Amino acid sequence: MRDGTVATAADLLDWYDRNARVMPWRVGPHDRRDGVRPDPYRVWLSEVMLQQTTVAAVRDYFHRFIARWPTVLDLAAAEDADVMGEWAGLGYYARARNLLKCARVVADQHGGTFPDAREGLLQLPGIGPYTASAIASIAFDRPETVVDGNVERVMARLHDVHTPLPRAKPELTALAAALTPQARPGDYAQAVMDLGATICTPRSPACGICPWRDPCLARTNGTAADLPRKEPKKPKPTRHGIAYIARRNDGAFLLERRPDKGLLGGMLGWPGSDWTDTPDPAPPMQADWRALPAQALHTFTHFHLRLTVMVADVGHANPQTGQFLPPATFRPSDLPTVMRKAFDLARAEFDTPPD
DNA sequence: GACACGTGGTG
DNA sequence: TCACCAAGTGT
Repeated sequence: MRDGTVATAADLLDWYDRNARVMPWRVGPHDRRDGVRPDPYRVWLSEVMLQQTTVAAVRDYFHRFIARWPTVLDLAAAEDADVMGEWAGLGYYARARNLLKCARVVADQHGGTFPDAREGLLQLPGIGPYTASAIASIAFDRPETVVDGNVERVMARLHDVHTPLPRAKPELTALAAALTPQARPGDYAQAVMDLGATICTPRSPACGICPWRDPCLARTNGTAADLPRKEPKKPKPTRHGIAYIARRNDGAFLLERRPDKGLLGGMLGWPGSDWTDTPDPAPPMQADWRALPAQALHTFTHFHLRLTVMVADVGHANPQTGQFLPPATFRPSDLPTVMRKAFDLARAEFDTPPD
């Protein structure tokens, strides 16, 4: 018998059994009951992709990675450029660099098998407190507590915590840990995150159909929509830059590999200036550069960028930086989004013959 | 603890 | 429109 005024894992699991979302990396509660366990490689890959990223954005990337690299050993043997290109557009590119590092550590030091507990997982590149707990619970059914943005929100509301994040994190973690069950921890971890993603949403939470509506203090107090509180964010400055897109007469484009550290690290991009208040021009070669009438506008995590795009048709020449990639080698989809925006503007220009 | 680090969807 | 938001990690 249950007391409706106390939130229990059992009530949430009952809801999850009826409402679990179908996702390509997930083993649903019914198959799990039949002893089916998810592939740790797929759990790891999906969890890394899902860091700060929506399910909708991840789905196609996940399928492409699994089709191209079905096992962690396949991924460990991949070329860096291929993995970075396949990740292009998903953002937070350090994840892709660490993904490869992690796959190679698992292949070289763990015999191709992921550690099956939180502490071992935490040692791996790109696996932090959240992801270690997620893999340990979902893939290995260990009773670890997952605390992501969903769980923070659910706990803040359930217990009506008004302390702003990130200061409230330890308290919310403790509250989440107190609810984590010994039975079905993998399903529970997914259930509490599903609840946050579908019912206990950031705006307009659907409290009326929530399995924890009765014990929820924020619902009682009418504060659900205002929680969790967060410290105010800094305003984003606007920076400016210049990108140079050179097309050779054989159709090859001049591109460069960005350094591993820093913004868009390890990704392909157009040569260009720094992105600053007032950038210095830095053309990669002498040519008849012409500026496009429109700029590429893009917003990163901490600044807005207005990118002036210069284009030129060039003959065979040695550029000061980067290398010409012929059409058979260059996929525009290998570019991070800001570089693809610049390319889209340039394509319209190249397709319009001069007067 | 603070900051760097992408992108697309949303109200 | 634009600020906010998303299954965070590394330094």
